[in-house]
Amino acid sequence: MDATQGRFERIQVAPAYQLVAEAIEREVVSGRLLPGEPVGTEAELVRQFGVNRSTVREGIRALEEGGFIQRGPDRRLYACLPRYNRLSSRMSRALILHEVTFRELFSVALALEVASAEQAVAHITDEMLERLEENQGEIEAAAQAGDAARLSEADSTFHHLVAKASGNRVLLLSREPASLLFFPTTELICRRVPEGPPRLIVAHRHIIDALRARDLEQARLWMSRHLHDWERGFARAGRDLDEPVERVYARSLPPGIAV
Amino acid sequence: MDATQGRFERIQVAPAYQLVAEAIEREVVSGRLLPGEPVGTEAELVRQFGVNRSTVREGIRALEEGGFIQRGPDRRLYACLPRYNRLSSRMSRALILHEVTFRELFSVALALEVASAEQAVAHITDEMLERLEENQGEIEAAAQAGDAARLSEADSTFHHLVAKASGNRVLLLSREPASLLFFPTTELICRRVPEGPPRLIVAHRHIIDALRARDLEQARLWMSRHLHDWERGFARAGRDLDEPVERVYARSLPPGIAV
DNA sequence: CCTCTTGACTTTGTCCGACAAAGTCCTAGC
DNA sequence: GCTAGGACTTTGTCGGACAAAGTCAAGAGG
Repeated sequence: MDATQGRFERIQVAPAYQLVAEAIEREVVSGRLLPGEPVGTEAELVRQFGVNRSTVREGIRALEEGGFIQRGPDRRLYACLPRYNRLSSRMSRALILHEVTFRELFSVALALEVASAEQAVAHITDEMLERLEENQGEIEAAAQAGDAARLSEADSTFHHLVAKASGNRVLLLSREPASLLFFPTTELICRRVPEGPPRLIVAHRHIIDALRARDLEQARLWMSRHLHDWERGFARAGRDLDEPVERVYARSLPPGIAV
Repeated sequence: MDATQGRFERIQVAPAYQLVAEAIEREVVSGRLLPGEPVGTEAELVRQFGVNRSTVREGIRALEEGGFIQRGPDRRLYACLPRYNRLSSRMSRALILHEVTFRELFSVALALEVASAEQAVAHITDEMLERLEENQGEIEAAAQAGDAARLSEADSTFHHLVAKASGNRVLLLSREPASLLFFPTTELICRRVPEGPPRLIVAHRHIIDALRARDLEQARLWMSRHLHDWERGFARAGRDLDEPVERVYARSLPPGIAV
């Protein structure tokens, strides 16, 4: 089947649906289509691209999955920037599939949470401090009520807020995949280990105070302690750090895309 | 339009193409469909799901984009696990779109590369040491030849290898998005800063030696120095840490999916 | 006997037309 | 003025159709 000689490059014709997807993606990426702006109806796209509606729809599916466009409540298509959490949840799922262990999660969480705390010291604003205080209130209330799920949720939020306070979006993104799998275990620990919640509250308190005082050393120290508390609690809850993150998580992941 | 009372949940009917995609995704995720196995032809899927081919195709597009299935060279569909680098490249692109700065990248790279070195000390194998030595040879050859592109490429590989040597897949994954944007700048630096390559070679040498000697302190120290060398080199190359990662990168990213 | 061509068959990419369900918008009646 | 319809739009789905490209096996020619 080879030509007599390899004189010519193989001619590549990308499928039309891919060209459609790429064209729209370019509009979004280049900023000509701003997030929130309507992309247009399928009929319009059919007219503009001069292809069949089926073809347009296939392109739309790919873009949708890629997070470049979204359906509004009215089912219409709107441009949007690929959301972090969407990508993060995919990453988390990949981690589950590869059966990573809690030890692996822990090591990374430790490195990234401490880095978050360090950078938050330098960049935190009064508004973020305020939100951390609110969060602390929520956590104390949840602990008081003995609501482990709510406490765990708020704990996740706490760490997200600290990362956000760092002003480093790369950090915020990088920590997300591991965090999505790591922090939900707080619920489990708080259920089984009575001294979990009070220790958590104390640690958060110290972290917030350190951030307010711009005390790098304390922030680093208490975030590290807080994570090591988790490690101890995880063991006391009868779990093994070397056990793989179960598939069960796959179902209860974030409220992103179904499955 | 509201019902008289909010007694019932709104009934949600997911579109058929989504159900198709989810069903196939479940097969892959659950391991019933192993990576590399054929998913079946569109006609077969039409029969199995009892929906129209257009519907199946829309579902396929989404899965394809999600990385759960892939077209073989024969255009047929084969299952596959979402590859890290595919997700990573999407993440990297998201970072570009959000116009993160090199300073943000640097902070995260510092934290994660040092963590990689630390954990590699505990887990490195002779085989990985061997591969690092090979890589070192490649880098020295590239430097000798004055080939900045090749050198930069090999430098990326070096850091990837160290992360791999850590035995921590979460770490390997978490560092990828930032790395994809961060390390290519090495080329730029090496072009402009003559003392760049020799310093890089010395640092890598010390890191490899520290890993071989299982010397945690030295590994940490030299990885940190190496990264700070980058920082200095970046400035000496006339670039500003606070400038956003340009869109230009979006084109020359990894050889993943075309933008 | 082996190689090469050819032609039937399969599969994908694309198109056309159609229709029901659900959302939107305008209008007429109270 | 507000509400209930009704017309129109848009999406989701279906059925069928055909060209291009790949696969495979049988037959022609050495």
